[in-house]
Amino acid sequence: MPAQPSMRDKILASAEKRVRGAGFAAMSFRDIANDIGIKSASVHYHFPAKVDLGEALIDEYTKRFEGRLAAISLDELQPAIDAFVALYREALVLDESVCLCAIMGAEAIGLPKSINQRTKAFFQMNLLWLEALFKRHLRTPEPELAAMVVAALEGAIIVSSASQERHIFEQVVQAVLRTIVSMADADRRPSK
Amino acid sequence: MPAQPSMRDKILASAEKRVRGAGFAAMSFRDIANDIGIKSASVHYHFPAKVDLGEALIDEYTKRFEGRLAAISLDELQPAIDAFVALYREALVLDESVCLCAIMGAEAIGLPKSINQRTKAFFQMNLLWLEALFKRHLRTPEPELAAMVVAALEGAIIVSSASQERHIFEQVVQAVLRTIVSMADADRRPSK
DNA sequence: GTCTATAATTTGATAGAC
DNA sequence: GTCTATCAAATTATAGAC
Repeated sequence: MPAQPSMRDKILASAEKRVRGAGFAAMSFRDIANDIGIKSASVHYHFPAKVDLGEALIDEYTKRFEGRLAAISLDELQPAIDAFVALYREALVLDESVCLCAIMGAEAIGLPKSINQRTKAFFQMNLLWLEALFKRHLRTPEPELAAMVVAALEGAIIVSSASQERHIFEQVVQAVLRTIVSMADADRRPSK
Repeated sequence: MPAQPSMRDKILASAEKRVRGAGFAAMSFRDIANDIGIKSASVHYHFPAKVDLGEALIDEYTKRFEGRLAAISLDELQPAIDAFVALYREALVLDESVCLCAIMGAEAIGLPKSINQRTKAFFQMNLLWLEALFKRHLRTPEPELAAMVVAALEGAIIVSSASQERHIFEQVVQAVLRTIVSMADADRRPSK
């Protein structure tokens, strides 16, 4: 997003905040228009239908997340995992809301297929990134571990946000980190 | 729920299904009325405002879950965890939707405080049950492990449901079970 | 308890002026 | 691109008959 955000960017920013706070169904064109000081008809100029806005929302969110993941070096396990966790923490703490795709995923049955495909792609991207990392550093890089990390972090954001208890998120992070470390240790000292 | 479900029960059943599929915001009195063959005004007789329905929904859901938890024996670790996991699997597979409190938690910012308090209480109940179980069977029963199990299962339901890939849920379960088992093993053989 | 009827508001979306 | 104006539909909720 440039220094002078375009109207399209402003719309997306407002929409993202509202969806991540209350869900896609609860977000309205008028709310967004009010947020940024235009009329709802102008929002329709940029995104003809609500589904168009939803698709663009996930596309931008995924692209942004992808860029952050690509910036993390896979050379060392511990710093890479820390950086990954930090992305999720940021969603909870900085943005004070849940992951866009977690809430879109929870609402999935009520949403169009084009939205669901993109939501799925976001999770897939996260899983593949973790699997690549584990493949590089663990002797037995099971996909189960990657799935657990993503699920635990997504769930932790929701439970923590709903309970307004940030320490729950940090507890989950601690448990996840320990699990990964113990896997790495088991590799280093194959006791069996 | 008795053999002859009351109209109140029918309303709650329809509402639960719709909320767990598309979210609280997307659920309407008319949809529920159509589901069970009455008029929306009659739904208002049982639940004057939407927030009343939402509160009753979580109350019943939590009570039902509490009953299921109470029926699980804490005497042995492995069967107890399996039964706990089965409750979550049931939400995904049998009901084909996410946990009521996961989606209510994700929508939290847009929902009234009375709803959020109840959502929080549901998670708290789950955490306390797990902590009691671990306290009984592990030498070092950290609350972090309980938090991770709840977060991982809640997250697994969402990712799995959104991706329409049930195996993701089972992968997460496998990883969670292994983590718990390895904790128990570490207790039995304190290598350090 | 359930209905009809309806009020009051919100919402997604479009037409057309500027 | 943004506006005014407007539409059609949906939504929460209430009043009152039966």
